[in-house]
Amino acid sequence: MEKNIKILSAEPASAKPSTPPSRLKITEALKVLLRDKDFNSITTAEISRMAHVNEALIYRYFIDKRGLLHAVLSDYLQEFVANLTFDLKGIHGAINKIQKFVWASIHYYDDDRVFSKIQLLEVRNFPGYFDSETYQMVRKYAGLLMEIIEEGIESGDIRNDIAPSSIRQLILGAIEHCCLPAIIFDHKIDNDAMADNLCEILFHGITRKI
Amino acid sequence: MEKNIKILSAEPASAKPSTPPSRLKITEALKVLLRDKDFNSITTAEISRMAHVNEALIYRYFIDKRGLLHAVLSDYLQEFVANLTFDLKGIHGAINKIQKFVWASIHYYDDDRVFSKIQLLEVRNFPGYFDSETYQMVRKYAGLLMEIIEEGIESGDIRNDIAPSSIRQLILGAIEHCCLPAIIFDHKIDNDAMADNLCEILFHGITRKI
DNA sequence: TTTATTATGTAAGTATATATTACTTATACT
DNA sequence: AGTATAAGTAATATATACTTACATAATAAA
Repeated sequence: MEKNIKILSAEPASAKPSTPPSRLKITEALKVLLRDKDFNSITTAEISRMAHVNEALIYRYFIDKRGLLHAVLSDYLQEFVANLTFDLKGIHGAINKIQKFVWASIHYYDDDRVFSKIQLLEVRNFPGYFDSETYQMVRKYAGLLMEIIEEGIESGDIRNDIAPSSIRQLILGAIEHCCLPAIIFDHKIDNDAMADNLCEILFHGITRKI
Repeated sequence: MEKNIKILSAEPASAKPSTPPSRLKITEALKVLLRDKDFNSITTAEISRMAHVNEALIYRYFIDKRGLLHAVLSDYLQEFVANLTFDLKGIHGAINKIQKFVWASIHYYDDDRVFSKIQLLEVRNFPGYFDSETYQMVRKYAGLLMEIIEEGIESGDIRNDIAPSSIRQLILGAIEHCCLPAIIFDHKIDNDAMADNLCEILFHGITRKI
């Protein structure tokens, strides 16, 4: 009993000496392999070989192969949400914030294709994912957007006759689906153009006025 | 040689006696199993048991387990695209057509959850999918929408200062992402409300006018 | 220094799944 | 009847995720 308490208190949240080096080697190895192959085609043997680590170590640090994938995604999301939260600071008005939110999201998907592949292609087919800690990070990301929308409705910048959740889902879906072809067929994204196009439709609609 | 001709000509497109009964049993069995389990968790043994068919028959009629999944999805898409094409007939104006397109898409996702699960969750993690015949059906579906958008730009109903492909991607992504929670967490969709919300944003934007 | 603990390393093995093979039986056509 | 094709099957090959049981090295506590 006392042992457990000791272990926990021995890891201050500030410094992070807790992460074992082999654990890191494993996550990095999976990232490298995911650049060229899909998750299902990557074997645990391959991961351990690439990480210069014994195969059984994967199961010491992660529940299973999928748990490892979730852990990798979780790291990405943690960083993404932290950056995005910071980037939104100091921006005034819901419209400007949404513009930034859209641009930054596209930027992140464009910037790290391993992240985008995991997030958009690899995790959703696994039912357990939506009960996972990792998925809670996605909810946090979506929550950021929701707050902005509600702020916009409050201030009168955004119409109050549409459910905020509909607006949120439309934005998130639009971002993902706009990035998807580039991720699947592996070509570059014109970040500015895509964000502008998307926001223009979002803010003013597709119908021609007058 | 003559034999092949005979075989082909012996299958008039009207009647469809060509499909071997066991092949149909297999696809139906997979559909049933997909109601409760994800594709990865379903074994070929399970499929054959459910279909009352020998396991090896799966590999006679389909390339592999994934090929079977693609075949099932292909059937769904064939029907969906055919229905949608018909449903759009007689509707005047791009705006009305888009409204119908959105409503019908949501309806189809809501109506058959096996279809939606395959389409939105199960196939995208497999790289080969995007080279498959089945994916060409998806492109056909997206093509229908693209035609409407171009018609709308032509007629002046839709703004001509945004790339049509951006509009298409936004619409498709919005539809999918709005349906996704209901599919994942298995609850009903309010088809009318969702379509109206989505189209309202799409046509007029989220900013408050005046 | 001794002891305990934790991190790491490894070999061998299990269980389960996909897919193949080689072969048999039924059906349909000429 | 005879032939070709479709349908059916058992046995097996092969690969892979995951487990077990144990060994070693480093570190920290006593």
